[in-house]
Amino acid sequence: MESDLNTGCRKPRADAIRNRERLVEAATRVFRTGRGHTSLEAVAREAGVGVGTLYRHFPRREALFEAVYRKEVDQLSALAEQLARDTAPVEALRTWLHANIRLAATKRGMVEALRLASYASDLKAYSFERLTEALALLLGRGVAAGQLRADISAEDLLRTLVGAFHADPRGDWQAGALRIVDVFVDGLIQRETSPVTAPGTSGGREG
Amino acid sequence: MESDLNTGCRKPRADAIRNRERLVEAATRVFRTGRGHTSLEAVAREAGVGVGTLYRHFPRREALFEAVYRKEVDQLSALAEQLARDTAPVEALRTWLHANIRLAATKRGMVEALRLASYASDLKAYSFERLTEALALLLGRGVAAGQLRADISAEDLLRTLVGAFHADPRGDWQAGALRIVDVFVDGLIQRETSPVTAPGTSGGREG
DNA sequence: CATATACCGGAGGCCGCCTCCGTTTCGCAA
DNA sequence: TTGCGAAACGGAGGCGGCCTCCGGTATATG
Repeated sequence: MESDLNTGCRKPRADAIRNRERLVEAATRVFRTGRGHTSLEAVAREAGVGVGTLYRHFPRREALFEAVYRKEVDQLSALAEQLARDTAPVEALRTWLHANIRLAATKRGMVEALRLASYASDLKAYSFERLTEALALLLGRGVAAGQLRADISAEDLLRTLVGAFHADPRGDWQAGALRIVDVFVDGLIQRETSPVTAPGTSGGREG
Repeated sequence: MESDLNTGCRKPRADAIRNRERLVEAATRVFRTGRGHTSLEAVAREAGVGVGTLYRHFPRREALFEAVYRKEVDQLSALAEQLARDTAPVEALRTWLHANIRLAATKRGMVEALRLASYASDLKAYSFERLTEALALLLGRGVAAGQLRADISAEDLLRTLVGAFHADPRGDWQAGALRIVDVFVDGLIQRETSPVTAPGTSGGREG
């Protein structure tokens, strides 16, 4: 399901490990940066290896997608733990959500570049679980500190954000998403005058 | 914004009109039928014209997408009016929603085949307005006849359906969507013993 | 150090995209 | 009806990306 390497008993060669790492890094860079359509050969070039190497490590294009995506998700997960240790609750949450937007940008780039429209939703389960976990950690901290309202679940928040990311795939997309995240975080902050029991006509539900 | 033809004063040539029509029809067929990746040359072949003709009529791939999409939306709009005249309210609504699923399938096929992931949402405004109009017509008829519940707006219903269409892009997708539509229509039907305030556990909603 | 073997990397076949231009068809006017 | 010029046709061909295949290379192990 991943790449080769470790097919037998022998210790994998050093250059194989190195090249695989380089490819994943290059792909992340290219797909986060590159506008529109980018070729796999561009990824190989960016990594400084031949295309044959790319295709041996990632026989199907999905494999490359998967590797990059998993790495980003894992990094996000680790970032949450680090922020939970080192940063004040609200600021930690805001920072982590901002980092999330980068993941969305990478994913969007890859889906476009690799023409994976149909495959894209496959890894949702994996990432959604892990990211919910991470978000719950940060959210719970703020709630425990009395700084965030308690009636928002991590799952709902994440789902809403994903929806926001799917908004308008052009122009100032990331800036807009960042603004929305900030509005969300501000709204989450527990204030003294809290009109929690406001009836249904609350949020602005514009088309 | 569309194709050429009618660039000046002279009447457009018959074969130009004919070929354009053929291309749109062929594209609709190919993208509704074809699994996965399909080439524009396949569309030209299916239409029985050369690729040059295709590219003259639709200089950008978006133009072809737009033509097919507009035609389908217009047909749906006309279908609603016809159903409103000729068919009983509930059945009319059900039939029209089923036809809607075909539109979604076509759109999905084109997005995949033409790699239009980013462009796809551009025509949403146009289609959403017209389809909302059409749906409101059918919905209003059922409400006026006392056969459908009145507290569901066409806009909300359409949005929900669009969401359902975005569900799982594999396998028995259309069959599942059709089932969901039927559940919706059944739920909309005004019954004598109307447990309107009953909580969510109503119909058999198997996965 | 020698060797088996896992790995590298690019040449090349294939295919789809899109353009360009010689050929054909058609609308219009006489 | 006929002739003409513009408009449209359509496919050959250049370009570039996808993916494979195999001769050459580097390295883990005895």
